Amino acid sequence: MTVAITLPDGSVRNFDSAPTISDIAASIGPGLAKAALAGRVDGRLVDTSHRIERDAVVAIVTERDADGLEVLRHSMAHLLAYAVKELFPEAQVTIGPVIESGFYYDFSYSRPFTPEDLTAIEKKMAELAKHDFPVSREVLPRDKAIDFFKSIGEHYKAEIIGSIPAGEDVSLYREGDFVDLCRGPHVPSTGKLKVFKLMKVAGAYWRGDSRNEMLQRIYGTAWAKKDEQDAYLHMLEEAEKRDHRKIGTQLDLFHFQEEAPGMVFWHPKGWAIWQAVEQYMRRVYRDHGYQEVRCPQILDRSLWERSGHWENYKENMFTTASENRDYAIKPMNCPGHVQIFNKGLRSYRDLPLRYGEFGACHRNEPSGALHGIMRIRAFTQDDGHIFCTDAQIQPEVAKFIVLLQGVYADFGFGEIIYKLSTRPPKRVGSDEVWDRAEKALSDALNVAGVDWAELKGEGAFYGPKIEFSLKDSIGRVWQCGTIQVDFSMPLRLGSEYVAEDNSRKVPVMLHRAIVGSMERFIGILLENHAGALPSWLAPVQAMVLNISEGQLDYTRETVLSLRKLGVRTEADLRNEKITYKIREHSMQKLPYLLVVGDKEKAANKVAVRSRGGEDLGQMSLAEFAARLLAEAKTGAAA
RNA sequence: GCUGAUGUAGCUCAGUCGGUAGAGCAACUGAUUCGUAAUCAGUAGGUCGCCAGUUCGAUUCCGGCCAUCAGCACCA
Repeated sequence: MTVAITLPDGSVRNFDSAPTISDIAASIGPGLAKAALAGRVDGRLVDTSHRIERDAVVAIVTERDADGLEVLRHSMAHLLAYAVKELFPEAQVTIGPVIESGFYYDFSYSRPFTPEDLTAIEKKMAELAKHDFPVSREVLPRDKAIDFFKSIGEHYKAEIIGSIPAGEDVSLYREGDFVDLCRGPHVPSTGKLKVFKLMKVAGAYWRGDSRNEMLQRIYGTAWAKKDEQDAYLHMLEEAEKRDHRKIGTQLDLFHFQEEAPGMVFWHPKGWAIWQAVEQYMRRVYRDHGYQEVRCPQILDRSLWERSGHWENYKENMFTTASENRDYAIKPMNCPGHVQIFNKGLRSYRDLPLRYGEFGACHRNEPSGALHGIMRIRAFTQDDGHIFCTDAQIQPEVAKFIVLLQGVYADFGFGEIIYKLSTRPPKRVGSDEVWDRAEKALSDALNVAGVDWAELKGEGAFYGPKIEFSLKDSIGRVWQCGTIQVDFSMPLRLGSEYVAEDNSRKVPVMLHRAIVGSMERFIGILLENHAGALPSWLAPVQAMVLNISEGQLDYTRETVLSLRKLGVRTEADLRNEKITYKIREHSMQKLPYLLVVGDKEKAANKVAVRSRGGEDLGQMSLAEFAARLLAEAKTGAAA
């Protein structure tokens, strides 16, 4: 028997008997044999010990391969579990997957692991890796595997295998004294596991359900090369400096205090950023067919009962009462907008009818969910609702996606993450209605030609939604924009319009937001720009600095003139050296510093220094204002 | 909400094995009048997160609570 192996470069090697991945690697060269972590057979990832019985296309996977790194990290998780079992034999293993930049493993143990434990575990891992234990694969029938794990006291593992269909075989991996259930593949021996670092311990619920026991999760990072890990750790350090909470304090933008958890105190400069964003978004409303409205902050509880929010979210709603009436502080704006739609008889000719609001909402978020200005209890949405017909859904959604992309580009965001969330278990409306809504959204995403993922069961109770997410400085993903199809609320709240045939019909409602929460969006904005906002968003666009007392009056006049030209500007008249002022305002990340000395005073100009430290020379005030205007964004005008 | 950690001056942090606290920067005052990332000197600033307990005495030890941070769960 001959087995023909086709390699990635197209060459074919013939073997007299079925070769393993290791055999193939060795036949190519000893260097590759040593570097081999796994193999890819007809596209399927396998161990180096995997034997190939028939002709196939084979690639040797090394640490240079993205799959190789994944195998490495997965084996790291096993090494971690091995070390924990050595040090804490009573601990039970559960699951240990690969994640971006590393791996984690969840353990059940009588107490939480401490930072000292972590150090000891890391040391033990290095020790076990050094032993270079071979990693071997065994296959057992499902029921035998269950019995085996029960016999060694690993009840969580037994439970996991129990959810695999009966009659199937499962694979186990053994290294030294440690055996774990795993699909694999894994590195051939623990000696390959060299570059790793345990990062943190945290609690995590068994099977991701808060009703279950809380396990102890250990996170680690792992890399093919030491310098890659160093670069990653350095990147993390740098990213932490861009944390919006730090920038908020450093640039005096906002603060929090204990009396108002999850609620922001906006300082003058932070509010100036807010205003820049809001004014921009107001132009977006105006230029894209939205009418801006404003609704009450609290509404009678009965309205929330009719809309369905009370039933679904009453635990997370703030309430208040007066004269024997119960109210809820609005957690969202849609029921208000429906009331405006309902006032008066609407015709099909009025549709699509678009309302927009900068709506302040309050939600009693769980304390553990709060995070800077990204996740708070009092926030403002750029909330819009489009009342339309069935036929108008798709064009409206498609138009919205284009508009959102334009807005995000104006704010400097390149990478948008698109997700479609479909029907949840707890919902209102018939399946037929959900089918239509989900199709409308997925079709619109396909028309937009973007990559998108489906989140099954993650939709709102009244309809499916597209989520548009952005990443913060350390790569955490935050939902910002959204568009949702709602066939339910207009019906529940009694909306209707007169159709062409003079019959009464219920409109479809699209809920949509571009920035989502103003607070979250500003937080992401700050992190993405590391606090150095583009001039059109900067709270202070230019600081005028006098060199000495001789220019005090000229400096004051300059500020007043620039303000008349629409420039957000301040003066620093302190009796300090110009170098001192420049250093200070550079650290405040101002886009422009305008230096005025005797020369500028005589010429009636300012000396312009840009944020990068570049000297742009002298300019008249009008020239400088024109420069700023050219840098402004006008609102994704189509 | 859950697990763990943290909370000291406006900011960043040190410190007290129980005897009511300190630095740098910022602020304020004075001197200096200076050309593109830190001029010098002085002054002032803190219920050591909050509430109880132990103690002659608590910022420090114990308990409870609040807030923040990391992760989980949640996110209309």
